[in-house]
Amino acid sequence: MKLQQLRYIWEVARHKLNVSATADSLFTSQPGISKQIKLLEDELGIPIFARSGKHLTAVTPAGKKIIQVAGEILDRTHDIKAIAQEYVDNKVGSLSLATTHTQARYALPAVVREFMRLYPAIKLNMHQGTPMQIAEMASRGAVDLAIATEAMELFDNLVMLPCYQWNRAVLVPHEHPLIQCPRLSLEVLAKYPIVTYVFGFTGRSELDRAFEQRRLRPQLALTAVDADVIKTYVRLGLGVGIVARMAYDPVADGDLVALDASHLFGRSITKIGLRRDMFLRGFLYDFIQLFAPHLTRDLVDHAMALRDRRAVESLFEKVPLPVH
Amino acid sequence: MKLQQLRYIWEVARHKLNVSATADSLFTSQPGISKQIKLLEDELGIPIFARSGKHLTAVTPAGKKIIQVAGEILDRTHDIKAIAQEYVDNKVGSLSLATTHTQARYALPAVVREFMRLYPAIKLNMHQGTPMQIAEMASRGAVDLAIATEAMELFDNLVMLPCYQWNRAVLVPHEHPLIQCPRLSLEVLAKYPIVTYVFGFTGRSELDRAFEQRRLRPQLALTAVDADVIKTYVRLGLGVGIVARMAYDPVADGDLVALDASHLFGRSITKIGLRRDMFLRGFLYDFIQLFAPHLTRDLVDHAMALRDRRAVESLFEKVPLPVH
DNA sequence: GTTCATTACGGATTCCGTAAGGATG
DNA sequence: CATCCTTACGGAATCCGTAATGAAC
Repeated sequence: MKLQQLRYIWEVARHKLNVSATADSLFTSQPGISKQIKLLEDELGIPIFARSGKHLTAVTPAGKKIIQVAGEILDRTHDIKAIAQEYVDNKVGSLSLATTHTQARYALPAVVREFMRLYPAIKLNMHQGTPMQIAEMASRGAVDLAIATEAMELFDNLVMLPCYQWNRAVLVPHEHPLIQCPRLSLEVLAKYPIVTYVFGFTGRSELDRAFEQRRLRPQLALTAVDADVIKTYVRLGLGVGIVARMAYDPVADGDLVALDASHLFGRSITKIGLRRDMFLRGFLYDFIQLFAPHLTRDLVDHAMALRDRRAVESLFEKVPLPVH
Repeated sequence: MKLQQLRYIWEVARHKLNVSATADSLFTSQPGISKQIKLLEDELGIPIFARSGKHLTAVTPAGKKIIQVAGEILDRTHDIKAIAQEYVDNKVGSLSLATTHTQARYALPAVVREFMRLYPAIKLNMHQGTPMQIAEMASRGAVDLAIATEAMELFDNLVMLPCYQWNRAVLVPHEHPLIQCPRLSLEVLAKYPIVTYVFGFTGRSELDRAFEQRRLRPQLALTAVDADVIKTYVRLGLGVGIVARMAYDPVADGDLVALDASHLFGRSITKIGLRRDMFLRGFLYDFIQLFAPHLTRDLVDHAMALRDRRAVESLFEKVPLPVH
């Protein structure tokens, strides 16, 4: 049994049983992978993949379990490399993170600036994607950490650290009638066409829930992935924008008026997702604490040591979260 | 990074940094190990072992962490092999266990007989040793499971499953004055020389605790590792024997009288120790349940999934244990 | 007919054992 | 001086890539 063989079966499973595609992504030859997989199967005495003729068609039951364990082994080899790097020089290395537009555009710039000042020799790799993609990347180990408000709970091997809570602002042009409205309500809001995030992004589920509870069906004039697009169409008069409050910049968005909407919607919580049991290099703790000051090294370690999600949640029940 | 390299550093650490001895135990050449370790160190960029001249003198701090993770990786490779074997044929394979004299002699024979009947094709490997050795073997993965009453709690990576509780019997020859004693007490017992287990064996700590609480210092005429030796010297009149009740056989030991002592000493609990997260083959569940009927597959799985020892203990608080 | 995995084969690399070298205690 | 690790080196095994083969959709 060799680590490469484990990596191969893991990657082939990830690539939907397409060995050729796997070979491309690993920059090696397709027969090489086939060979190694077969060698592993011979050594173990069982097929890991089911074949029909010369196509891989399924993962055998044994294969499922083996691939899962293989994934854990590969995670640990990453840990070994991280541990080594940490001791070679804890000021160099790389930090890769995946996040959404909202975080990258509004929440992270200040953190990244400060982090780069503290650790000029750490290479930062940021990846933008959908919450689903982001969580998957962290789960798979393609990035060190994920930052998002949604979808993180879908991956069992991610530990979620709550970072801050936030609510929404309603954006309208200056001359809009809503500005005269004495107290904003969902009922009033629902009379106007809405411009907001697409489903699955930036706390959109919280928004749907609020309207649903009042049996309101607002008309969605446009849904977008990011606040910049939303603001653009609010300016065009397409509808009333509902965005994360942090997405409103009083200076740059001076032509728009932001009305607080925190009494209308439940708060959303942005979280950091970390692969359970991963080794955290020193600067990663620092990055996390820059982003969420209450997440001290001790608290993070404590959360990572807990096995199930509910235990982590109850750990954070008593911890006050910053509001953005 | 290769699995062999991880195995080498792990084994060298286990062999007190003696590469030659490690090579012998792995049936390979000493320069081969040295070479691979050096290659790994070069790849990682840090020394794992500290050297003075040409001797390995210590494990570096980074090395400590790396070796620990390497151990976890090697455990998982065993899991993969076990998973494969289970699917090849869940009736063949091997079950290795380590246990003490008391268990092997009195508690296990019936279980082993029944297990061999159920699984004639499973090779049983039993190892006898001190509780400390036993626990260490399970912790290291040298055996699948450990059965003992003591020392198991010293290894963090062992999950302890309580199997049964038991107490002690006082053994005396037929003509002994204690037989006339209306109600046995520690004070009376302490007047006679005692023959019992050596420290660290078969619930000896529970025995010491009981005497200690009453401020009694009984004279220990002989301490032995097993009940057979104890009984031999009780027969010779060296002193009064205190053994696990199950060690008294009314037929074979008809020349001795067993006085119940369960009101004198706290009960001891014999446990099965399993490496946390290890893959359990089907027959292992069956073996466990033969030994301790309340340990169903579900209950074992549940206990193995828990992270810390206290959680496991509280899981079993409500479970009634058989009394032997 | 295209996609895709297996088999065959040759070159390069890696691995492993023996033998010699040098440091430690 | 006995023990022990490192270096050097040669043979064996392994790995990897190209090319050819054959099955599946």
